[in-house]
Amino acid sequence: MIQRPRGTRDFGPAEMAKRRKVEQAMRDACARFGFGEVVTPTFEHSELFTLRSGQSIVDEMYVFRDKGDREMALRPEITASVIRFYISDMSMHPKPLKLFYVGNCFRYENPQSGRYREFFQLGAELIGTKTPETDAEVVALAISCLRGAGLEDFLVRIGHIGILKSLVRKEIKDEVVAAEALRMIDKEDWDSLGDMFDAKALPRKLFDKITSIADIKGSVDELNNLEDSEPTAHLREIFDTLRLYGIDDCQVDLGIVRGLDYYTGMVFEIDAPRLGAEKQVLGGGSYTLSELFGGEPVFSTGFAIGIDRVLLALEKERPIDVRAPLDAYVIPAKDDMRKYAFGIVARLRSQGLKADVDLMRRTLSKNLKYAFSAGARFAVIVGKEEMAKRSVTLRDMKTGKQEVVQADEIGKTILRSPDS
RNA sequence: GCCGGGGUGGGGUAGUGGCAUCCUUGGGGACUGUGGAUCCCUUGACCCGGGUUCGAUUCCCGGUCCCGGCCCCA
Repeated sequence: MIQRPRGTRDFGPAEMAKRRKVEQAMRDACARFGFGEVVTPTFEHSELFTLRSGQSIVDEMYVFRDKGDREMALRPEITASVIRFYISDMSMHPKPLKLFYVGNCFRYENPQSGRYREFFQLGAELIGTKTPETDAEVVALAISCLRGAGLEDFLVRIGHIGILKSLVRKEIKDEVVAAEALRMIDKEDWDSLGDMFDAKALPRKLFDKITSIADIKGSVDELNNLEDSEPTAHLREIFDTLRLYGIDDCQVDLGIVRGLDYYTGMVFEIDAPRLGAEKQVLGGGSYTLSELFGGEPVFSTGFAIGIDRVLLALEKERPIDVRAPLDAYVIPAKDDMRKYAFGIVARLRSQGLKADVDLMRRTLSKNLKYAFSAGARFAVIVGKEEMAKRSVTLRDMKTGKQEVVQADEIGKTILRSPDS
């Protein structure tokens, strides 16, 4: 037997009902914020991703040569594709440009809880502006997606890369050393940074300042411990705008430094504390396209949500309930009622109900059992006596209550019942 | 890449160096139209490869996959 590849999953109908429900809630949030959906290819020239994220990521990508000897990669993320799409076809669109996407991504990693080799992301990019209210808008959308999905327990942390970046560039004149220092900060490798400070005889005071800034976490008032600068003012404005949106439980976290050569300003992460080691469900920030592909600077802010982790976090809070897979299951009581049953099920379907009918010529008893296990809300029993009066017996599978209704009224009766 | 714990029918399990247990699910039948029952029949499993052995599902080694963690996380 051929096994499913490591780190991939099959999703059955019950699971997909939950996934689609959650995904749809997040799409709705994007639409409410005026974002339009885009779809980009599942594979791209691998260069697209190495340009954005560096050569080192090749190890963790699914890279292959196609029959034309082009080096391709299954997308490890979708932002790069959206940027490519924007530059090639949408750069003349009115700004701001609001785009979102949903899709599968691939990374060659070791699977564990909330980490798969094929996983699903929903993300949004707001292109063409860099105001604090732009960043706030994106954070607000991120929160709306999670709230819309039903998630309650999560923590939003917002930082600003410019604070550490400008400090290092200002205080360390040697550009090579400064870049090296930033790389270590990016990895949060404080030991190596300290060693380098010793080796290069850089001031200990600066090292302490860097680590203390990276340590700033908590309410927005923590910013008062820093000297005012453009980045701190920007951060404050983001928090102010979020408050106007009714969002006041975000934290400042200047320790968010990952992706330093990519992000340029505000960065943010959202964790679901109930998850284990892999508790980050969302990450994002602002960046400039020009630094990736050259050309005119275009400012953007975006984020990506790990849909799989949102699902996991949701189910740790409470079961995800979905609509019954079937509204009605039509059962002929006897064989000579079968033909009549098809007319009934066809009418129910044309009324937009999820309706099914016995295809296995089973007995009434076995059909009732099937209707129950198939999750039907109602059994529509078609019998001789009812048929004579152009009616059916409608059985509520939850309560067991039955009533005789006119054939024309079945759909209406079901739609009137609770849970419709 | 590394570490730990696991793989017995579709799901859940028992167990053993020699016939693989039970429950559930699936399919069929009986039962004159409510039996979502009951009874009967039936499909279906020891992850893969090598070793030890007369004989391995069981013991040993390797692999693979799953679960969790480290590293990493664009």
